Amino acid sequence: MGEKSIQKKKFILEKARDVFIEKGYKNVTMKDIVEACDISRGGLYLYFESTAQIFLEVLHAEEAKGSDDFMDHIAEDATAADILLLFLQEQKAEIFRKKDNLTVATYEYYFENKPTKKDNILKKRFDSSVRIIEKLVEIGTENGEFYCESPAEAALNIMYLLEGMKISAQTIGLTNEAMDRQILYLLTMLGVGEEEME
Amino acid sequence: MGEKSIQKKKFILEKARDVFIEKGYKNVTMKDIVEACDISRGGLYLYFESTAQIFLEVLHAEEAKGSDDFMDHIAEDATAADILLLFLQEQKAEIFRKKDNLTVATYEYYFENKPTKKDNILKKRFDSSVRIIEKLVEIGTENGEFYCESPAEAALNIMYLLEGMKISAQTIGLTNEAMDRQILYLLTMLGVGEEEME
Amino acid sequence: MGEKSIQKKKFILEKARDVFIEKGYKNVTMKDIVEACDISRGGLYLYFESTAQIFLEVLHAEEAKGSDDFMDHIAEDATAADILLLFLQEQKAEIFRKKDNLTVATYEYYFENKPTKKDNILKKRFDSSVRIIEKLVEIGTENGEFYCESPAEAALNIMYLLEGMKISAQTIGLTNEAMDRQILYLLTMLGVGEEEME
Amino acid sequence: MGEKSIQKKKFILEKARDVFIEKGYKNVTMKDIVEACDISRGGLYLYFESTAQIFLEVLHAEEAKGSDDFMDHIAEDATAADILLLFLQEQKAEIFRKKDNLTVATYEYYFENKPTKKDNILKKRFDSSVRIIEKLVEIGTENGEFYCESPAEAALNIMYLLEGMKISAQTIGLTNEAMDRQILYLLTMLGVGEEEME
DNA sequence: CATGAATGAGAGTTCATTCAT
DNA sequence: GATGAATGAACTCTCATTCAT
Repeated sequence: MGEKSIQKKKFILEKARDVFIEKGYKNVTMKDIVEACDISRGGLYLYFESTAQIFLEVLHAEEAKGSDDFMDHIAEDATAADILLLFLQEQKAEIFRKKDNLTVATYEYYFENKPTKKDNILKKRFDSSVRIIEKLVEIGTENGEFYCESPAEAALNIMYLLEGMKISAQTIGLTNEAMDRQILYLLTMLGVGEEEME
Repeated sequence: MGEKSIQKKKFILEKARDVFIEKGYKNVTMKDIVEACDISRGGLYLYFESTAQIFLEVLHAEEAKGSDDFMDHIAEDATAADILLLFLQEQKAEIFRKKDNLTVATYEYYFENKPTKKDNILKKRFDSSVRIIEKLVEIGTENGEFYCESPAEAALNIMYLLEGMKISAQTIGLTNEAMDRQILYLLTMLGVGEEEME
Repeated sequence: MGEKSIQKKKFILEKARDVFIEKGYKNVTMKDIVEACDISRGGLYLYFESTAQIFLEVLHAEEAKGSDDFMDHIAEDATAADILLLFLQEQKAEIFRKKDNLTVATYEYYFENKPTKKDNILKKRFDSSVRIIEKLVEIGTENGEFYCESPAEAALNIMYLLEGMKISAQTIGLTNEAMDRQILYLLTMLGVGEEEME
Repeated sequence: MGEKSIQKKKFILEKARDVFIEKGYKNVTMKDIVEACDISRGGLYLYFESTAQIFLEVLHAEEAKGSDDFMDHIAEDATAADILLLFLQEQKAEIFRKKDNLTVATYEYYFENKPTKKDNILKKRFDSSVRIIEKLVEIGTENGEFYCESPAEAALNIMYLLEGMKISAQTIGLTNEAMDRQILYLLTMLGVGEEEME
């Protein structure tokens, strides 16, 4: 596959991404993508053979894009609490982002494709976040910012909580304030005094 | 609609429930249900006009069934912690139940139907659970079983956590042990001493 | 068939008539009629076996109703021109009647059922009108009201003209004024001086 | 849409035309047309989305075909009466044409689609004919061939008469002779002496 | 590589008609 | 007589997928 082909594939993936954001996963047909890309029906099949494959590649691209390695963007003098708060704010932003949200499509995809752990991007992303948080809590506990006896469980707890709010936002609704309160509650549980927040 | 019709409708809803459990929501066609019920194509339309309607009624029936009013089944001398644990165990059982699980179908349904709060069974169920937990935490705090400064937030926290584990079970996987550890963590956060559990 | 049955049949025909007026002939289903009558599906089949049969009987009933023998309602001292004008006004009223118009249904019915002349109510009605007009023109010509060399052709001419306006009203549109002018033109052709009209 | 597509569309319209002639408008299904064209079910939808659209295009094509501009085919030395007679003969031919008659389908179509005047081909055709006849009668009156005080009304009269005979041919029946007599009557009314005809 | 016409399977839906009660 | 549940044929419409150009 030449350079041109690679460009074309990228182009299709970008357009397809928009479609998945708009319609979720199951509602998307090859026709939808063909139309979004303004290419021929047969043309699409030269690059992809199903919406499943396209979606998976969209997800991979997303992954690559997203890994601007969170850890690297932290200020030198940031405390563990600062970083954790930053992480939570970022998650919140993602949850409330309207026009750039693959959440529904992703869930729909994994509802019918529960691949082995290795291929499961969702799981990889989840686990990676858990590790980051765990590390943060450990560090924070060591230097007295937090109080936590089990950083591993705390990290998982935070991630499941975030997952819960993410899915709630898509089904039963979630307000900005409700999420803020949960973030506050969570930090309080870690022993962060209110005077230390703002 | 006579008594017989009502029976038939119930029968269809039961069969349809099985189909939704097996295939989720979006994958189910009127034909699937017709075949599961072993009735004629036109026959189904005498009772329901779409899979959406059928699913909603399945959900309502589920609701009615489920409301064996949890509160009533509590032992006289049960402590708040006992009851909370009971509730969490029940949620765990539901999450790990293989052959009786409408979770995926329900999420799929609400992904494309985000009705007003009134119609949203998912939200009703969620809110009702929040209220129960909140009450438990309040009582437990009053009599010294728990330590909690904000029962309302704690209740929401528990419910979002459960939601997070529920969706995780369907996407990235969730082990029995992982859930147990989260339950333990949660109780610990409420200040329940380990000696008091087992 | 007992008295009660006859009443029921009449009832059905009345309701069915409304349906045909509203929807034409081809668009009407047995279901429509069943619903309009608020009887059971099977019940309708006890009396009629198809919409075609029902429509035909509606048409027969119409015929019976309509034959209040036009000729009898004429004033003693009415001139031929008076009577002809009366007839034309009546035809006009029928054409412009909105809520009581079986025209479309009737045409639709005869488009797919071109029965022998004997059964053709439309033809019977047409021929009967032709005879009446012919007689009128003859009488009018004899007593000098009209000038007409061929009353038979004139009568047919008038009837075809009316048919043309009737169908036009249902397809390309026909205004009240346009019809008035045609009536005027027609009388003029019969040599009725304008001073004699108003 | 390429040249080939245009050809295919034309082909479908031709076949569909035959179907409409044979079965009228309301009785025709997409399946009928698919079978007449010997194409696939889905194939037809590439070109048309409903029988209504197909019929309308058939009618438009008919219109285009029919506009061999009647006016142009008139002999140099033809009198107004000659031309009018020619027109009437042509109408008669159309009415009695068995195997090439869209009359019924057209009426059925306009029974359920009464679009604005602009889209109403039937009305356009009617009005255009009225104008032609009016002109003819005017000219004929000027040069003494006809006697007519109101060419506009006379033209309308002729057209409504033709409409009446057209619909009668499809419902109550119309003989060749009956139509001939009406044509004769009509010319007589315009003051054309019998010696001047045939 | 790329096109887009063509196919045919299959989902949704409606109705005339029957038949056990 | 009367009911209305049940059937199955028929129709509309959409898509994934192929293939000649």
